[in-house]
Amino acid sequence: MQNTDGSERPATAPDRSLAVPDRLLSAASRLFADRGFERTSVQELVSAAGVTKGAMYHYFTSKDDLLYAIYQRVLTMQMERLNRFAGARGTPRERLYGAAADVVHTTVDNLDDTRIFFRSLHMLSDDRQTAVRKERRQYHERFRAIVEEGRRSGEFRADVPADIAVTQYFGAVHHLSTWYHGAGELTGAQVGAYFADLLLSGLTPDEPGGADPPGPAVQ
Amino acid sequence: MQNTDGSERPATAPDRSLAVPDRLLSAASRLFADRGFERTSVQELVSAAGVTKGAMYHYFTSKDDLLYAIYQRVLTMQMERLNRFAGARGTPRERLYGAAADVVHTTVDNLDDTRIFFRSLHMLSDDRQTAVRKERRQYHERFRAIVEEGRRSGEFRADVPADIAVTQYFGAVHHLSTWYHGAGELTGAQVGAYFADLLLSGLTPDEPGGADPPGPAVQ
Amino acid sequence: MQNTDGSERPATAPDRSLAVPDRLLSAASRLFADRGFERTSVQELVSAAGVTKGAMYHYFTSKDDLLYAIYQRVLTMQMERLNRFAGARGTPRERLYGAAADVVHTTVDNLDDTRIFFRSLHMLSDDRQTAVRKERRQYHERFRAIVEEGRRSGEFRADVPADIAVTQYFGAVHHLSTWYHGAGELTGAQVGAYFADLLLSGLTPDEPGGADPPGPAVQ
Amino acid sequence: MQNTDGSERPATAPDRSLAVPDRLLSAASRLFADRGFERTSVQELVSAAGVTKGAMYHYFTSKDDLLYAIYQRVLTMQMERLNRFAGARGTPRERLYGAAADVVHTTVDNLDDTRIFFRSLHMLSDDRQTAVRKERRQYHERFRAIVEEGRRSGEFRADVPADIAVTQYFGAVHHLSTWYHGAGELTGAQVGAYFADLLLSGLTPDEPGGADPPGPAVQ
DNA sequence: TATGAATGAGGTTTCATTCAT
DNA sequence: CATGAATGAAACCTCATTCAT
Repeated sequence: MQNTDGSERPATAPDRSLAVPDRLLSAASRLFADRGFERTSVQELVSAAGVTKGAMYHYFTSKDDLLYAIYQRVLTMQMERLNRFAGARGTPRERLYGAAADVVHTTVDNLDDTRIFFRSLHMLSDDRQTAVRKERRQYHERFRAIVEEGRRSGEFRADVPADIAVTQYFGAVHHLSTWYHGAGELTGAQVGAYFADLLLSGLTPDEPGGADPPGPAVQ
Repeated sequence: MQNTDGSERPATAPDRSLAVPDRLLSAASRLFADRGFERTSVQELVSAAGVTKGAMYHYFTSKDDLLYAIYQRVLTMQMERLNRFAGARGTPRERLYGAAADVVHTTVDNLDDTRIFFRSLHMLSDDRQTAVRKERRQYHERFRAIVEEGRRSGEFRADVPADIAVTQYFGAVHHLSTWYHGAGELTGAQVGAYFADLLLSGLTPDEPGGADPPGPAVQ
Repeated sequence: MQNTDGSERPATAPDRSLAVPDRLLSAASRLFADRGFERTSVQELVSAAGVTKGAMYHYFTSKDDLLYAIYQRVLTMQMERLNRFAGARGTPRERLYGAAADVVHTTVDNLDDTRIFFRSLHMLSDDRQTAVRKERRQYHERFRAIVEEGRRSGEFRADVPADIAVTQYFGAVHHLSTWYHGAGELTGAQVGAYFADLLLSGLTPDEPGGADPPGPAVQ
Repeated sequence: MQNTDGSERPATAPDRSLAVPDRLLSAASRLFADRGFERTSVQELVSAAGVTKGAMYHYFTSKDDLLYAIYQRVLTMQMERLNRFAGARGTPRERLYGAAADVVHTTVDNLDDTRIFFRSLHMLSDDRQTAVRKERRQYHERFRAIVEEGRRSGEFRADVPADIAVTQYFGAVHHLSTWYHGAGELTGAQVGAYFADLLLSGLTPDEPGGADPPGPAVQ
């Protein structure tokens, strides 16, 4: 597990059973997460991967290209998983719960990539930033569609924009990479259950006679 | 208002009525938010501030020092506001609502700083990272204390750890800097109201007979 | 006493009873000796002297000027002392011994200045380098004159150029600043006696039947 | 041959037949001797060597590293030569003469390095200063051992500490770089003979009835 | 495929000195 | 006499990338 206090995990010997591109991706994921994209030099990268500089430039056109490969890996994986849950049978409530809990679980399992995802977007070339944003938006829309469906069916409250609820949720998920340590804590599945639970509670319409939200306490 | 699509706002003429340190902080906040800390050269910085490099190093010991000053500004401001709401009269529900809506409001008003806050923490020196984390943790604890209080009084549900709820909330707030554009959208106050509302809904105990959260739909 | 291992002596509080120029000279002597002329910034200098930068530039036109003042102090003092011994009554042998022992003694008493003298000459402006070299040469000539006198009188051997002997001697004296530590060693006067003794032994004509210098043992 | 008056020798075209590190060492030796370590910029250095800055940092980790390489070259060469003479056959007198004359000869042949050696020690990092001092001390001890040997055998006088005699000698040798011009003067071998001669004369015991060193003439 | 020496532009920082007050 | 903010040139060094082998 990674640490989130800014210190770095000890270097690990490169896994020589992997192919060169995978060794590089693996080292990049770890190093970019630990010290940031710009603090990681190509030399450190290839040393950690047990590869030479020339070899790296054989497989990746640039350091930026390596970063982008990490984004692609995350985007593809998350979209594929979301599709599984969104397309399953069940009520919107059930499907949203499944998807919401799963994204937490997989995020916890890939904390390095998540940390990189939100921290280093601005280091990509403009074209690639745009491409990533577009894919991310599609993912977001797919998720939101489940919420909209539940609103139409009356399962979810309609007085809060679906967009707000979804955005809030993914904000929280993304934020995991800032505080989740892993060791001696809740498992990814447990956190996923809590998170999904909170999401659904927030979307559940108030019972008649339920407590009204108060106005501001100050000013 | 800033944009969140990676492109940059047009350069503004430095406000010559401000003192040199303030001109620098102002330019730094804008540039670090737009192109990132490491993509902003000291030369760009001082040019944008209408100041010479030597003048900058007269007031700040390093580029890192300038970044840290931004962190301090955010931390001080947020803690001061939280204290106002936390210490006000009212039920935990009312005080939590006030604090939760306010942090969204001020976050929207200082999107540049917020974006920097979470994106560039790893660019600070180790000592300063530690200091920022510590102050941030205190802020977080202060917020959580309100939730705990409401749990003891029975206003809030006790089956979700307070820590999870608070962390989730701040994740969402922090995430604002990734998607909130400002122009032609909800105002900061409106977003704050929605966010606080969702938070309180999530913390409100289920009415007897209310819908149970479903188990996972897949797997 | 100073150390010769490259480490620095602890900072001393500036002696506020001295006039500003003297405080500066005192601090400069210490700092230039400890960390070298170029490693000492004007800011460190004025801080150590308990003076402001403006005050320094009031009395000295440049950092170079301050360095030159140290050279002048050394040159004046040494020439004045040499004149005392050279002009005294006595045989060349006696006068040379006196001057030779004295220069060692005063060198040991002013190790900082001596260290600076030989190490930082090249940091002076060209004009000043020339001036210092000229004065130094005069000093040297004055000393050599005593040797020449002794050669003419037959007290000193004539088969080694006087220049060589004198140069060798001052080389050794200058070198004191590299190895003489002061604490728990010979006093300056003792070292002076040994040095002068060796000089005179070297200049004393061989007794008839004395050992001849051997040829080279190798090659 | 170099000059010792502070002016600089004209630039020479870099010898393109040498490898890059050697070209750099060669240029560094010349420039550091002429204008001093800190007055020589890395840019000047690489220009003189006909090399780019990047190439330099490929072979040397820093400017300091380049300086240290010069120290190592001197130390290694001198120690190797001393070992040849110290381990040769012959009386202490013969071996000391050989070593003493040789160190002068090689010093004159490498005046640039010698000048750098004693002038720029304080510009090395602390660790390296310590390392150089240690090696230098070993060299010194090896030389002194010959003197001690001669004292035990009665060849050398015992009333002056061997340390003093040796230190004095090396002071003189080191000082050569301050005054020896080379052109139209004594050759290195000649100066070596004179120096060694003076050293041995100084160490030779006084004949019975020889002149006593006088007491101080003044004070 | 793979190497690693070499490039060269650009980075942050230092610092002696000036000058309005 | 003294201040200290401001200057601006120049310093050392890094690093992604290229290319001859």
